[in-house]
Amino acid sequence: MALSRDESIVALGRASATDSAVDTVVRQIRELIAEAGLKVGDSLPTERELCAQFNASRNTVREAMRILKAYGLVDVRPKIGATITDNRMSRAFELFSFNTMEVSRKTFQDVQAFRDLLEVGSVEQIFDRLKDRDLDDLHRINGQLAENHDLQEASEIDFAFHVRLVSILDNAAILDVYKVMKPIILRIMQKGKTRRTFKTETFSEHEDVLAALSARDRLGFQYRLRTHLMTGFRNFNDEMEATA
Amino acid sequence: MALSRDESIVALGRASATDSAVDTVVRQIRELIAEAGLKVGDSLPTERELCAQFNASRNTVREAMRILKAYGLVDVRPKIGATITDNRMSRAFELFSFNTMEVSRKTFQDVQAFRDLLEVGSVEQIFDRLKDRDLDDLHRINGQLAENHDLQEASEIDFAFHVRLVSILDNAAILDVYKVMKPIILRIMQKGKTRRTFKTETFSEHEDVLAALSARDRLGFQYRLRTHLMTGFRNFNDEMEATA
DNA sequence: CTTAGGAATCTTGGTCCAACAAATAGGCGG
DNA sequence: CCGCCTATTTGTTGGACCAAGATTCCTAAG
Repeated sequence: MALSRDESIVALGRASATDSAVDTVVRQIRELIAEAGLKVGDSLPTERELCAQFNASRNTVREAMRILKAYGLVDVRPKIGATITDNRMSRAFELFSFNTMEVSRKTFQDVQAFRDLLEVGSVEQIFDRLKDRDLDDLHRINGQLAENHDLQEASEIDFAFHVRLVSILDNAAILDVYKVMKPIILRIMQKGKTRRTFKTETFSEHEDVLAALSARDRLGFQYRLRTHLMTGFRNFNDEMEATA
Repeated sequence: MALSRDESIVALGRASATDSAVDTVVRQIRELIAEAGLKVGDSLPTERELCAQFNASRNTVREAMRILKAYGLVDVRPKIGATITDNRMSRAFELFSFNTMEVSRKTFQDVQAFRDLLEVGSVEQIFDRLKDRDLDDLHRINGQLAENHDLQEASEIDFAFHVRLVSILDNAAILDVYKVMKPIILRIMQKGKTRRTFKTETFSEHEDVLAALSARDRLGFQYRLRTHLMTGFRNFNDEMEATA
């Protein structure tokens, strides 16, 4: 299988032999931001100044700015110029809003396996760090699930429950990754479910997980959480086949 | 403070009164993909054909393509043209590799804990999927570690070894995350080590892990891999304190 | 006659330039 | 204080050239 070209070079900001002029300018602008210590809200030089500074044509600079805009790092407005922003998280979510291309089934499977690894696999660390406050929050969030919500709201609460669970790990890297996968996870949660499903099945599955958590029952926690995750994904798979 | 303009219009593909020409072309290309039912691997028309089709200048089309490239939806190669891809997941994770700013000690700890979870925690799935070919590759990669390399090369090989290990899971999402963490992992690997350390200690620790893997010894695998990871991080911590 | 090799040509993305349009910040005058 | 004007800046266009991969076509060997 032929791998697609590694475009992440741009993202990682390292110089490369295969750098195009646009890639170079992207890197130079990022270096400029870093060296000048520019923060969110600060302004970048005008396009023409960047042209002169980096010895590139205006089109090249503009294409570089398009990339930075797409990554949610700058916000360009006519006459105002470019200012530093940080919309990376919302950009990450938007990536999957493209109705253009359906997210592949393999992607869903991978994400679900990832969730299993993160949530079920981290049982030792979760129990090590578990505080009463965590249990209170989780109960409170799950309580909202029993109220009346539409499908979108219910899945958001379901997601919030799992985020809160993962947050027990107190690991920013893991939490960020989990949040980035949110759009995919939401779709997994919604497929094959009704408002009623969330209020009854999902709610009680969560309660079972919390009971095991409260009782410091590691095996029970793992079993119930894994079962819960598999149940959701089974619904998802049924729906995928039905619509296929 | 003024809110930044809502660029997500582009992502959601709805026409808007404030659409720029580039936004319009992005939407048109997306509609083209949807209507023509183009799948991953299919080719898009050439830039010049898109110009004629959408009645836009070439620069405008190019800026639109830059956006689609940044979103990981198309892959453009000179003389070949643009082909449909779907690297949205890895793009989403890459968004957060823009953290060139100084990495805090907490970040290193989090990443190391993440690695432990990914590599040690996935033992069941690894053993389920393990093929002879995986072991061959791992031995070959580790063999390179025994050769003479400078610190940078050695850490790259060390990283390649762990990537190959994780790749056994056949999970693109996990692999993407692991690759995004590469810069940080490399720094963890390099701290407190010498060229000699890689050739001797790291090499033999890897060999121990592979021996357990070959013997299908799950507990031994977990123990040795975890020990290996902790050893590396202990070096890292010592160095951090020494330089602090 | 067939065909493999290579040379000439065509195509295509990458870059640059110049010009104009549109929008607005900031100054000027009332 | 308010409204108009202008200079500046981004947005867009069309055209040009380049480098290199793809294609075509010719040639020469078999």
